[in-house]
Amino acid sequence: MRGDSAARVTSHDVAAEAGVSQATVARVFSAPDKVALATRARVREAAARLGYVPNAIARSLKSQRTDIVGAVVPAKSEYWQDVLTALSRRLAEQGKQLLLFPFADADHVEEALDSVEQYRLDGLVLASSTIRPEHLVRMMRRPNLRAVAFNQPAASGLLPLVMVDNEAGARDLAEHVVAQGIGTATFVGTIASASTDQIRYRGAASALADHGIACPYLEAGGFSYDAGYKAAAQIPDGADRPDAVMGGSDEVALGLIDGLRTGGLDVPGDVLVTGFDGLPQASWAGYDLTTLVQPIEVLVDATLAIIFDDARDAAQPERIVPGTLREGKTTRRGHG
Amino acid sequence: MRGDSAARVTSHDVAAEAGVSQATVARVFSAPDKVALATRARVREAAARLGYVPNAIARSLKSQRTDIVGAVVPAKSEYWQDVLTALSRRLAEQGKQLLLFPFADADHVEEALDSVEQYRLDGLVLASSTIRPEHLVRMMRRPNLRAVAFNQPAASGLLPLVMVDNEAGARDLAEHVVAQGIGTATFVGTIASASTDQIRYRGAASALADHGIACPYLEAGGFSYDAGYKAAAQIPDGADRPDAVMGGSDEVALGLIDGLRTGGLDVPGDVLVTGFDGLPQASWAGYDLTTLVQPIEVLVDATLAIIFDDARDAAQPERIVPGTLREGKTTRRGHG
DNA sequence: CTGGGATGTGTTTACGTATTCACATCGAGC
DNA sequence: GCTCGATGTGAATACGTAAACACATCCCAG
Repeated sequence: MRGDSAARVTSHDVAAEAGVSQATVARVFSAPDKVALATRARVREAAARLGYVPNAIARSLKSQRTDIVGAVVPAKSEYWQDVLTALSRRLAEQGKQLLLFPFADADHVEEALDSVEQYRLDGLVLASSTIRPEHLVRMMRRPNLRAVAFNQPAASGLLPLVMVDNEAGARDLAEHVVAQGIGTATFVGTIASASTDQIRYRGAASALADHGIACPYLEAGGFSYDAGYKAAAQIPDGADRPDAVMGGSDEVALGLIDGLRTGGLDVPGDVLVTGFDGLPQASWAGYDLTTLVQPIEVLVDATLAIIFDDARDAAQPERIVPGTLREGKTTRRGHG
Repeated sequence: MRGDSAARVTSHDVAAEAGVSQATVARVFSAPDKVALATRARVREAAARLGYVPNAIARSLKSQRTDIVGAVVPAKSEYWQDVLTALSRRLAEQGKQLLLFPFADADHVEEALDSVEQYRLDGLVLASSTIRPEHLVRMMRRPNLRAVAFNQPAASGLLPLVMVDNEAGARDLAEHVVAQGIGTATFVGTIASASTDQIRYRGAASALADHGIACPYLEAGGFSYDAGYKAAAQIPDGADRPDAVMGGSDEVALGLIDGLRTGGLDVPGDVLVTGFDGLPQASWAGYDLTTLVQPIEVLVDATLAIIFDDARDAAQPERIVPGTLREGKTTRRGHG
């Protein structure tokens, strides 16, 4: 019930208090079974009395393990926030922590990686398809650092990779809208240069082509609601209006819905809309968006498995996990 | 253009390569002005040749500064995710990092704090009003650790505190709906035991009372959309239906809107709705929620100022920042 | 020409822990 | 009674850096 000791308490202090050596104190906190029960109790008691807390920094320096995983992610994004939430929760369960390296835009990735290298992290999650291959290469084969690319198709062959099956997911969504009887469609992508965007478009376009439906591409210019909202104005109206609009991400799709509705259209009455990701907001009753739900927990687990599994010499693993179609009312035609 | 060196490169290696002492190498990377220009260049060159990167762990051990700020936050929450985004961005600008200590529920705060103590953080942000006072006390006067309570009224007097003016904000919202000509109102809180919830209710109820309007309290039981959605069913309908429903947070308010609409009511036609926080989603055209926008950037800056300002002996600062009323269409009565 | 503040660099030590090595003790087996 | 393995503990060292201190050099004011 003290703990208010102003000065820093070290394992040496505890050792003195308990009448043992510093080595024994260290063992009590890192390998308790190597210490006799009686000694252990005495040390624990002394530690409590002094308010001793092991110093993780010193531990890391000596043991070459930080128990910290880093994540390089875009600063603003619903999707990534959800991923980070899941990731940090899982790590916390294992007594590990998450260190965040957010970047505002692709030009700032460089700085983030500079910081990353200074901390000797146990692992690194490289998120966002806006991280350029040159950056990925830089993180390859860093000694003692397991880097994993998360949902970033461009990393294939460079780094271990975990992602949802973007192409199959987009196909599923396309097949679904085709089944609703549409005759025309438009794909509103996020950022054309993003590898996920390209793959999703490819999946959707090829599935639609199988049914003889063309699928023009429109770029929203961002991953955000706002980008989707503005893009809605670009969608042709009148005779050229597509029967379905496929958003490159949920955020874009939600913006599209509101943009289309603001423009006087009915969703799904006049236009069907689909998304991609399975954000919580997509399930909100006001939208009830048809989307492809990413199994975030599975993806996160796969990522951590790669980072912490001892099979360090295994060939670059590549885990591609299927998503799940979520059927909402944005693709439910009112003719029922 | 190497950097692929398998072994760990230290400042000693660089020193040998450049023909200087380890101290000089260290100075080049931490206090360059103390090294002659020519030497500096030679060391930089050698470092680049060997792929040397300073070890932040060792640096921290020696300098007693980690350049890392921790944040203890609830694992799931839109609001806190927004705060963290702002926080980590600001920190990154200063070359500092954010270490996350998420907790699933109040019972797990203890474990999170255990982890916190091991890392010798430069500062700590204690977020969420569900952190109990006993936990706050524990973080008081930890040597070399500046802890700040963020939006957590209960911390008043215990820790430095930064928060939006919850009471005034709630009053503003109440005054606003009164001005729309309502005669009855209900407050749907998040979790009754949360200090922010109590203060917001107090502000709203007292302002309404000034106009002779009673304000029953209803507890949603959570901070989430789902909690709000379900709570909507509890709101009396028919003759007892309130003219306005004030949500304890934006997430709850958004759920309320959808819940009320699902129940066949029109918002704002039949019921006005307000929120609190100013989430991005509140501005989405599908909702356009009237809410109190928290100046998150200002709050974050104030928090970091307390952590990093040298006036360590100043009395417990208490920064209460006013929010801004955002007038959306959820309180715009259709009689115009 | 000399003394003294700048300036630049090397030597040394300390940060707090984990781990290796050595050593002492003890109980069991022949 | 002696050896051998197991068990528990202490002494010593290393992790990679920053900073205090000492020292050499140089330039300029007197």
